[in-house]
Order: sequence, then structure tokens, then C-alpha cells
Amino acid sequence: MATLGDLERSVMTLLWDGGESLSANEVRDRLDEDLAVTTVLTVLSRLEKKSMVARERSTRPHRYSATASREEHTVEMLNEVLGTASDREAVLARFIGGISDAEAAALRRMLDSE
Amino acid sequence: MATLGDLERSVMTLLWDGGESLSANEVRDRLDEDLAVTTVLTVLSRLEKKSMVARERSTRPHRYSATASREEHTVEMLNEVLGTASDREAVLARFIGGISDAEAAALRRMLDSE
DNA sequence: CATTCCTACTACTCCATGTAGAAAAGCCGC
DNA sequence: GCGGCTTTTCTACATGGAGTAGTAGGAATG
Repeated sequence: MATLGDLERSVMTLLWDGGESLSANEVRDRLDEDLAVTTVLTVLSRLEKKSMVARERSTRPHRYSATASREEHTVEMLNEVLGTASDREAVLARFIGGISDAEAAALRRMLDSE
Repeated sequence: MATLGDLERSVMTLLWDGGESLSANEVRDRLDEDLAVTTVLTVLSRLEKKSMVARERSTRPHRYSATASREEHTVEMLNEVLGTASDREAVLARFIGGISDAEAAALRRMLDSE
């Protein structure tokens, strides 16, 4: 559902890492590629339609911010990939079989500290 | 990388659930939609290019099978979503915070039985 | 009010995917 | 070996998402 293109992802990265809201011009200035502001605005509008960014329309350069943190978004993706099906556990089992010992230990800690 | 369209996914589901290899005609017959065999063949070729299916070329209807089980594929997706970045653990923590008690228990069991 | 800034609308390209016909290639019974 | 059926390949077109940006229209400010 929330599949991102390269440019969209770059923009989201800025919003995620920057923490606060940015105007279209600020976004453009922080991007590596040298793009027209209209391009950035188009991308921001598309991200808004995807509910990935919120737009503050009351200020005059509109300001854009991520609606969810990168981690929240990744968890959403994770659950999307995992689905609600019964094979969730089978997949998780297989996943756990492939992680490092350190990560397994970290997971145990997380589970225990609930 | 291995992003699937609707039809591609339907075909993979058949190959995953069926267990064994199928010919293009068999795939077509088992699909809900009534499609031309050529359509199915195109899709199978594309899936082959994506390394999602293997094709047995020595038999005369070629036979197609999934190169990885559904679980294996899902785990791949999972790792793709998770990435190799440092925030893997942060994401996992958040993920674990959102799962059911039953699933948490299952996870603990899986981790311990390693 | 004129200038400058910002946004909305429109448009074009490229690529993935769904869809299938036409043609080529392989096989089977005669 | 040949005609005809089956299967595969090649080519093609439509649709939709994403990258990219121009142009026009609306807002702010001196």
C-alpha cells in the first residue's frame, strides 16, 4: 500500500531525520539532486495523498511533516508483509532462525521486559 | 526487489500451495479469472526473470515451480523491509510491543529452542 | 498596485504489470 | 516426412505509479 519511489523515499528520509516540519523549498535545498520546487511539491502532494505526510496549510509556505516516525512506518510495512494469516508464526520462526545471536539475545530481552 | 502484482501473486499462491510443479495450462485452469494461456505464460516468464519460479524446459509442457517456499519468500521480504541498518532493533522492539501475548509467548519459545 | 513568492494544475516520460494475438517451434499419428 | 494440434516466443497495447517540470493563478509585501 505505502510503496515509495526513490525520490519519495528521499523526501521521507529528510522529514524523518529532520524531526520537524519543512517547507517545499527547504526540502528541495536539502536534497542531493537539483530539482525544481514544483517537482518537490508534486512529490509532497503525492505523499500527502498516501497519508505519509501531513501539510500545515495555514502558514504561508505550507509546512510538511511525516505522519509517522520511520520506525512506525517500518513496523506497518512489517505487518503488511507478515499479513494476518496463520502462517505468521511459521514465518517468524524462520526469521528467528536466521538472525544473529546478538539480535536473538536482544529480542529475548525485549520480550521479557514487557 | 521482488514486488509482485496481483496476477503474479495469484500465480505464486498456486505454486506455493500446490506444492509441485505446474504447466502453464494447469496454472490457467486453477486461476479464478479466465485468462489466455499466453497471459499466464507471460507472467510465468516474468516471475522466472525475477527468480521466483524455476522452469523445467526439458519436458514438453514446461513445468514451473516456486524457487522458494512462501515462508522463505516472506522472510526475504521481512529482511528487505527491516534492512541492515542500525534501527533494526528499534523497529523490532516496536514490533514486539504490538504483538499479542500469545504470539509473544510463541516467540519466546522459538528463541529458547534454538 | 506591482513584484515576488508559493501553490495548483497539467503534462510528458519511463517503467512495471495485465492482457493477449500472431507466429514460430515442437510433437504425434499416419 | 507431413499435417495438424499443442506449446512457446515475440511483439504489442493499455493502464497506472513515479520522476520531472512548466505555466498559470493566488497570496504577501513594499
